[in-house]
Amino acid sequence: MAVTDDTQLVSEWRELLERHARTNCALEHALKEYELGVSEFEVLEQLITGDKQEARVQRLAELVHLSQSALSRVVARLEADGLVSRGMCASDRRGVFVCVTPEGLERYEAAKPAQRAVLADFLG
Amino acid sequence: MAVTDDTQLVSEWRELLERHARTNCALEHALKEYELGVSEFEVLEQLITGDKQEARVQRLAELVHLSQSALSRVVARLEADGLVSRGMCASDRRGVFVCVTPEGLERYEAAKPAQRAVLADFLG
DNA sequence: GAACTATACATGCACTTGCATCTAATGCGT
DNA sequence: ACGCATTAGATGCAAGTGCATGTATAGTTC
Repeated sequence: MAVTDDTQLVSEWRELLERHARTNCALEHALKEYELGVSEFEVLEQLITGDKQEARVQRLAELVHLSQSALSRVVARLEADGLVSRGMCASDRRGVFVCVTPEGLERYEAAKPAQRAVLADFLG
Repeated sequence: MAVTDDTQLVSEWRELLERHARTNCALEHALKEYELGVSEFEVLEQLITGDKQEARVQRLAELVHLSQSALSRVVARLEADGLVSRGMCASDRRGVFVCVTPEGLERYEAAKPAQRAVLADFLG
């Protein structure tokens, strides 16, 4: 029946919203201790757990669900903080390779336990 | 084992992020047709499906997972659009009752099918 | 190889959000 | 009744985001 499906969908969506909001908010506060935003952490994680510890801006944008412009700025902030470096791509000089620096790896590893603790608290 | 739990948690979180991002983005675009933002729609829905078609600002803030200040501005936008009205609360003159207007109800009902369609597409 | 289209990333701008704070009203203790 | 902490909501401000656009490079067609 249509009505039942409707309320079912809505409550599923609300639950998703609630889990997202609570977890995201808690992550924000937890990561603030390490001077990292949620997006910054996600980008570092994608870079570090990726195959080559480097990636193109556009690829990162897809992975962390941000627009290309937003990701460009996240990378700019991370670079200003010395956590990643931007290098040009030899094969395609329009492209930019984003690489984690040792400081970036260090900061990520420092923050990771707190991030995981929040996930453990709010999920599962 | 710690490692297994960790990757389990992380993939659960990523899945939640992906579902949220995709659905939210689709909702934004769908609701734009009706000149409504996602937050505006949620506030209208909470007001309309609530018991009394009116609510205090703070209560709405909890319901839609926004800060009190953000919700105050959502209500201001809705009021400027003629979709809700703000009335003072007789028993506690600090409080504000937010009420849906006929236009608000109309706009909500107009947008609802599109919103539900997005939910059906991206959830369940 | 010159002109045109498409792609990768950066940036100006508008908008939404949260935090800190402000104002007004309430309640509590004396 | 008076002061003082508390609460409801509004607002200044800084930060992050998306859209539209800009700039540079790549590829494509003739």
